[in-house]
Amino acid sequence: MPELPEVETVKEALKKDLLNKKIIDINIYYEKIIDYPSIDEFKKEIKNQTINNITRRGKWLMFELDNHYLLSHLRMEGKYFFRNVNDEVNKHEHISFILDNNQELRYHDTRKFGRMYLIKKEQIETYELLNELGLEPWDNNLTITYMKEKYKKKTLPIKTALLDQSIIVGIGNIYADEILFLSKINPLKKANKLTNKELQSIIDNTKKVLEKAIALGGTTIRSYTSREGVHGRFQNELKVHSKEKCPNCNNDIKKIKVNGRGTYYCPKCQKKR
DNA sequence: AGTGCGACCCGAACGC
DNA sequence: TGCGTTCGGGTCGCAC
Repeated sequence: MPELPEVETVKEALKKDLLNKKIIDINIYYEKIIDYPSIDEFKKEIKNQTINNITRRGKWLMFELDNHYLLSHLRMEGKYFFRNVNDEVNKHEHISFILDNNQELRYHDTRKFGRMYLIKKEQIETYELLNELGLEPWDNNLTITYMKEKYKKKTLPIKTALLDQSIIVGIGNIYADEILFLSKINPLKKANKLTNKELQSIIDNTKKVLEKAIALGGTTIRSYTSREGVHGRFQNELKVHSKEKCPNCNNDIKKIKVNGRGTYYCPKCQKKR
């Protein structure tokens, strides 16, 4: 999916048009997007609720309704578009929220990986999907001590550990490469072998990379745009992901697979030890 | 308990 | 132009 900066960008864009709009009806064209509750309950419950606020937790979008939270995870390619009622439904538009202003909020997802949940407000505090999430990158509890504790039994590559949403939320495949490049850490180094200095560097660079990406509206690679017509500008800032030459030493960037994910790094600047 | 890998989907990019 | 293959900004479930 879009990573944290993209979700943040989408959230802010949606807030401009969606706050205080009421969902008067819903059309569901591909049912698997709705993971909980049943389709019938989802349809029945969401009707006539107003969108009071939109927030983000990790890569989750949270629409605060009257009685529920609508949780939406965009996974790889989920997007939201506004359309007029009666506009033709695109083949990749799977859910349509009909609003009280003659507009529809359409959920578009080419690969159909995204998921939605409608959770009662009184249950949101204990909802496991959210409770299993780790710290936001800017949480004051994100310290070397915290990282050491979480990584102490992890023998997997640091690149893989950075993608673990139960430790730090919001980092995806691209920003993980960028964070490791700035921290001068080899993506294959085992998470439990990192020094205090390296852990601090990861913490600092995580904030730095994500903050800058948010400021620039995220990254656009291939098909992803945060909203129709909104293209992130962070792709101009990428140092290593999808690059061929290292901006520090001009060495060739190496592309490998780590846990099945395309991973870019500079063998010279990011030595294993 | 921690790790590795296939599955879920589809279209774009690539190789021939 | 056409056809087959590979790949991907994410996460879950299963086997070991």
